[in-house]
Amino acid sequence: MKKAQPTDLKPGKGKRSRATGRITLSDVAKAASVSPITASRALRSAESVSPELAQRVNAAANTLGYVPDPAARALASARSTSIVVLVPMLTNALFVEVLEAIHEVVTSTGYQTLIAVTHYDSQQEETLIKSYLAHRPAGFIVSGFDRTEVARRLISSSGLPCVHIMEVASAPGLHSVGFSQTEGGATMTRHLIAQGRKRIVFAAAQLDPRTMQRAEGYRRAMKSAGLYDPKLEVLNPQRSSIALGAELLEQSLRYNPDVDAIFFNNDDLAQGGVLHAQRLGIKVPEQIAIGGFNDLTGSDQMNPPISTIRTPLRQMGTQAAQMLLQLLEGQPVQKPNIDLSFELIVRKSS
Amino acid sequence: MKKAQPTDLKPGKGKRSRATGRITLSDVAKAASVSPITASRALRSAESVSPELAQRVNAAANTLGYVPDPAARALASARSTSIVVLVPMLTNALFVEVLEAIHEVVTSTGYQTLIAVTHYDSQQEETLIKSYLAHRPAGFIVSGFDRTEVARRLISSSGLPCVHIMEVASAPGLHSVGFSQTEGGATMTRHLIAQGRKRIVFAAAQLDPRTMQRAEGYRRAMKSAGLYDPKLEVLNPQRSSIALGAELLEQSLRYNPDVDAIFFNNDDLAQGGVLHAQRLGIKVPEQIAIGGFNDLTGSDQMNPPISTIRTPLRQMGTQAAQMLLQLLEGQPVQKPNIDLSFELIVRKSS
DNA sequence: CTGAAAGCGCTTACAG
DNA sequence: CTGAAAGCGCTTACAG
Repeated sequence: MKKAQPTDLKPGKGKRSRATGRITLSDVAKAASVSPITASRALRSAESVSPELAQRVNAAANTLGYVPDPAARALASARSTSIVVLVPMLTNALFVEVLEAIHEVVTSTGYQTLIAVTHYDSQQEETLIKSYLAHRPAGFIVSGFDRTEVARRLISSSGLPCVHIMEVASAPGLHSVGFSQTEGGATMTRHLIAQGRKRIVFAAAQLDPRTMQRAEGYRRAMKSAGLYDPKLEVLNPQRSSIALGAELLEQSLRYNPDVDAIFFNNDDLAQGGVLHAQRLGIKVPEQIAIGGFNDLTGSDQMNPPISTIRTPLRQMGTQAAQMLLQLLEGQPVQKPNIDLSFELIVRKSS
Repeated sequence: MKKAQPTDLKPGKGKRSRATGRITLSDVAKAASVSPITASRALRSAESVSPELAQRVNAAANTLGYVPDPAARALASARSTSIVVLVPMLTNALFVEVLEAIHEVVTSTGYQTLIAVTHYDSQQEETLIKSYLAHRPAGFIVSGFDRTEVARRLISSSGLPCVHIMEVASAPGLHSVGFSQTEGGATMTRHLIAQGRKRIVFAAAQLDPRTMQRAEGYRRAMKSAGLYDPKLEVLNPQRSSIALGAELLEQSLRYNPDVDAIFFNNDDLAQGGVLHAQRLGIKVPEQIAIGGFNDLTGSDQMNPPISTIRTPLRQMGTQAAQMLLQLLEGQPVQKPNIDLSFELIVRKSS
């Protein structure tokens, strides 16, 4: 098959003071009888290396069990293989799904994800970007467009590719994969209106930019149906949860005794709402119709199952990661801003 | 306040071919009029550096806005600042909670978490360990003790500190933070028995090692009460979910028409069970008592709220991370194996 | 307690 | 298409 390896490859030869025993690129190069530079090129992607040499190098690397050192690579090239993903929160099932999808494609291509949790705090986000920049990441995936001017500049002046998720835009030079939160909000509202509901409460938590975009969609739909009433907006800055959904239902009833539908801005809230309605003996949808958002786990299992807007969470993660990877490989991105849209799922709660 | 900085600090001086413009340790050293080595030591933790110099160096670093290069540091020291966390799955809320806690303490001390998802697959875990080892991580946090001999050896021969979570043991040299899954399983079973239940089903998904430990606890408790019957074990290898809980309830009824209690091995299953019982018109707990495990979000919001075993998820993450950090700093760990225990939460479902 | 020298393992220009 | 030289930014021994 192949000639015996030169025996002087074994580590420990010579008396280097800090021998690590690691198999290095030079070991591979020697085994393949080429220079380290050629080996480096062959291993990275045969970028102008003769096929024959490339093959010899790869074979040598395999038999030696060579694994490149990310630190050395990062230092020499001023670029690591880690991708920073900025998400607002891990406790929201929403982001876990997106992250999981990103993580899968990123790791399967030899990159790593560095997760940075902003806690919906712009200042914290700024600090995180700054500190992660020191790691010379390969690129960024960030949630939404809402950030400080400084944060924006930190990213752009780094020259690193950056893909936005959760929302879409179409400015030149921008990369994004998402859907229209506003349209999503409007769609659910219109659905409830179409069911003959008139006193439709918009119940929301967190009040982050995307929530407020859905609120905007709600407002438009209500206004154009002549049903808008500011009293119908039940907004709570606490973080979204099933328990808070119950509370929001109570508040909705208190402020609007005539409420006949509630559009919860996230499915965990809607689930809490349905469960609490049951406790209060309120019939869903007969007395109050309920709509949710994101089609999170469990919504289809509630009694009644919850109508919702199914958002392309996993897809968004996958495509954003793929787009970033293309950018990293210098490949052309045919569609830099992808609107994945969403789907209205009508179940028994409305 | 302080003397003007020497003006020759500005980057771009000289004609280095690959000037990065980055502020380096030498810049700091020059500004503080010390050697780079001293600056390095002062910055890392004043390890034998005179207080005066240490302060001068730190001041210089601050005014220059110096941020150490992790890649260079990793290369020179053969150790990075990233901590590999091996978890089975991200879709289980369980691990997200633990991860979040780990992530918080790890990042707040200047380390990073590298999340590796094993998908409950030992082979995949082995591969992941191998590839992450190339990143020269600072240490490991791994879930449970169940892994291949190769995986075990990869970790131990790396010489890197490793803390186990989810379970506890007490072998010498071992580090773990967890609780007894077996005892947890037994405790919930005993509780149901104490309520006068006799035909208690153990309904489980995934069937991973920890699930089977809970099963073991269940068996012991049932046997010592003279109630054990293998037919009462409803085991399903699919992954845990609310939807699967509904299915397991059906199966439990089918195989055991006389069932009077179901101990679901994870709260998402229990939630699905409660919801489905309602659909079937089965009264909980009158006809069937239901118990869960882990006290996940939402269990207290169900109708009826679910009795469960509250496990110290966040605490486990926090303490494991802290222990690993102590190990990394060479500090003594007073208690290398911590049993955090668990708590029986009795609610209306039992 | 402090420093001059060497090296970690790779890649970037620059030549041929 | 291939290689010799230099360098990325830090830290490790080794001296003083």
